[in-house]
Amino acid sequence: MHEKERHGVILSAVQDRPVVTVIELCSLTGASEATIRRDIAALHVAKKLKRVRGGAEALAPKPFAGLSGRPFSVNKSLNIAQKQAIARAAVELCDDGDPIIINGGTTTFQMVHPLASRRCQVFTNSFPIAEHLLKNSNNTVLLSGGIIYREQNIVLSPFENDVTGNFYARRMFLGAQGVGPLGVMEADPLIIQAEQKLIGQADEVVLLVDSTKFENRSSLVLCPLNRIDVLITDEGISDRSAAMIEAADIKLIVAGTSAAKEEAAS
Amino acid sequence: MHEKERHGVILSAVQDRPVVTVIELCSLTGASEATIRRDIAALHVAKKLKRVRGGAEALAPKPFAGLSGRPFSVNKSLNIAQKQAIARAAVELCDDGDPIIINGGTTTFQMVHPLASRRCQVFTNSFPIAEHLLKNSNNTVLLSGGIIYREQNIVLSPFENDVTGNFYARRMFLGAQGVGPLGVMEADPLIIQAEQKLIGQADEVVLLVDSTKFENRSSLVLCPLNRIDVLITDEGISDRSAAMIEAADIKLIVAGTSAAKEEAAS
DNA sequence: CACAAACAATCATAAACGATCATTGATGCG
DNA sequence: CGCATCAATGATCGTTTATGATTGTTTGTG
Repeated sequence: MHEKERHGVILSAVQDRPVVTVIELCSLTGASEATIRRDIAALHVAKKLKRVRGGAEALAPKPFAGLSGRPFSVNKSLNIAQKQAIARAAVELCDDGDPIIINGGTTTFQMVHPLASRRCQVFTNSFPIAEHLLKNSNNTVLLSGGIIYREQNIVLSPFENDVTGNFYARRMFLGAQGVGPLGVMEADPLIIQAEQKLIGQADEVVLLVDSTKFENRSSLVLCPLNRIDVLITDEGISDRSAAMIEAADIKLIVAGTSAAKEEAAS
Repeated sequence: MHEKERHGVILSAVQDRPVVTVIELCSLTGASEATIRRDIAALHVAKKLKRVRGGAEALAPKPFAGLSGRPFSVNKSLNIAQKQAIARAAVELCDDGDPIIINGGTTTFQMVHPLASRRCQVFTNSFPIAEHLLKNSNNTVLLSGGIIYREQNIVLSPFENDVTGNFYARRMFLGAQGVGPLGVMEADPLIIQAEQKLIGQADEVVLLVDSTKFENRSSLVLCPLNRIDVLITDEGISDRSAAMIEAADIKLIVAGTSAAKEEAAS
């Protein structure tokens, strides 16, 4: 990844959160701490952000937590590095120009940062994702129409005839509440409804879940495992879970945070 | 491949992506690194692109521009007091619970402030309006689906079957570039397209224009005057324009700014 | 004060670069 | 036709630059 791209990713991440640590930016960019520090220093003298101990913060912190604040903030502190590594691996599947669908969620939201240096056609039902990509990237952004649900931060149409059916993508990315032998599970019926509108609009369905999700259970099943083509998780996945994924004929990608690149080569 | 062709390819690639590496351009053109470097150097002195280590980048890459800022900031400083008075008068037409449609625009955007204390169902095609209402009010917000156009800050679907047809409101509010005997005029074809999708989805069409708009002319006519039910403007409206509005059987509301009265006197 | 995290400084490595030279192909001239 | 010339390109080599690892220092924190 080149300097300019990293700078884009860093600025994107800084916009997202009041303060971003050097470690987080490492897992987001794949670069070393030294490089990230140098980048932050450069962006600091360029007055693009403020350098603080531990990382960087936005120049003009948003006064209102408002939209992107609440439902995310609780979840965000947990497993941030893993989620970002997973999100980066997901974006690496995409080429410039690809049409992709990103379903709303905290893990999928992290894709916006590596996407900052891309030029894809992104269809999403997530207002925060659309907002962030608009403000911090040059991707083409398409948004589904309908009511904006504040809790879930998604846009959902109660009608059949929305634009969703007109967009067909190469890949669809989605998160989940849990993954088990029964399939992909979610906690909220609204999210199920939103996801089911989008599944089927892409050649390949890519599931983004950190390894803790293999222990979760939920009452609502979104779809069986065989509906998933690719699953991206972190290094914490157990052998048993990995075997389950392989058995379902799903391509498994384990996203390493940074140091484990040689492992992946073997 | 000749020099000119390569230059075309390089410029095209640079436009498409924030940064293009020398290696990428090699595989793109079939030329060697040395040649590509020479090309980049030539295009650099010709001010066609910017040379950076590793490759080249666009000359004026839109610096990560905020969304709600750009197209508005130029317009916002003008006639702010009038626009706010007009917007306030428009919101006063609405009761809590009313379903209303707000078309994107600088004047209609001002409606978000008085709407902050309301509880309406707001359908809009304007991303900034939706964003602001979500963050600063408790209104129900519905957004049309489609591509988000950055320049106009509107969401527009190229398809017939979007959710717009499913929403029927009591009033629709829209601004305009100009108003004359021929009808309501706009400057941008995209805006025309967006507005025409919405007109007809409401019992009453309310036009918000400050008094200077009666002098403006534009090449694109949105609709004839008799399509408008209510027109809200400021005290600067001339008697002749007022007569024209009355003649078209439009209810005319003149929004007075208590503070702006002295300004007008000066 | 002790400890850990974050940082700055340094150095080795690999990539990118600039300059130079060789090759190719086209053109012009004897 | 043969030869010289020139422009454009590709290749090579030494130099510069960016990056990542290592080490020691600083800065918070309990």
